[in-house]
Amino acid sequence: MFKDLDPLLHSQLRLAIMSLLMTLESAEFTYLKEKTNSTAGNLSVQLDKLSDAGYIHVEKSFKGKKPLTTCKVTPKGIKAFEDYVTALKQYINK
Amino acid sequence: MFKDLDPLLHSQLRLAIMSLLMTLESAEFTYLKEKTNSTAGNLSVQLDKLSDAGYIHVEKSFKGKKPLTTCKVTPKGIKAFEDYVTALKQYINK
DNA sequence: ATATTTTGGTTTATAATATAAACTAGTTTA
DNA sequence: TAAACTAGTTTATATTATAAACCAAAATAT
Repeated sequence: MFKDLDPLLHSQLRLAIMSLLMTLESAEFTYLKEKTNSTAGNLSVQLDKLSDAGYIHVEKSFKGKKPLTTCKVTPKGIKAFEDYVTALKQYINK
Repeated sequence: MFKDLDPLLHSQLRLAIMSLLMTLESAEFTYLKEKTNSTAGNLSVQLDKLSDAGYIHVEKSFKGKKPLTTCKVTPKGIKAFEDYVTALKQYINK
């Protein structure tokens, strides 16, 4: 009846992150922090989880002298997001 | 940017319960248990939470000699569900 | 009749999760 | 050169989801 909702995506902050990344070529840590209204700590943890799952790719470099963390959704992440949306629609489309 | 998702509804089991109740006049405990594939314990706890929030009304009676728990969504619950769906669409409609 | 299992739940213990607070390392500004 | 800011990470805490353990009554089997 109801398909399971991927617990990795069924989390407000991780969903917001993925939602943003689905529409962008890539996004910086500070951009995601601002757009999702999250604390740096929370964002850092959730990015790690998405990265560990292989849903996003995180690259650490430098912009001038400052650290720069850049995130990009992976094909696996895109598939997971799409599947999640499909599953979710069973719950909300009545 | 992203509206908050009502944490009471952003839970797989509670969302499934509400989803069912949105389309039914009312539903029995055993029916919800079967349709949501949940354990009785988990279902009982989540129904209490929805009830405490005023999202559903729970009535305990008897069917013959057996206990019967009947659930119904309230106007407040309908509103909350609709608001949740609206908010959620910001995350998934791209 | 009386154990035994089943039904319809509730209560409680545990494990997982989300989140912010505390921290780090380097950089800019006063 | 001290203070404050940037860009994060690590860790502690509080919340949450979930199943296990439990309960009372009813149905079934012996």
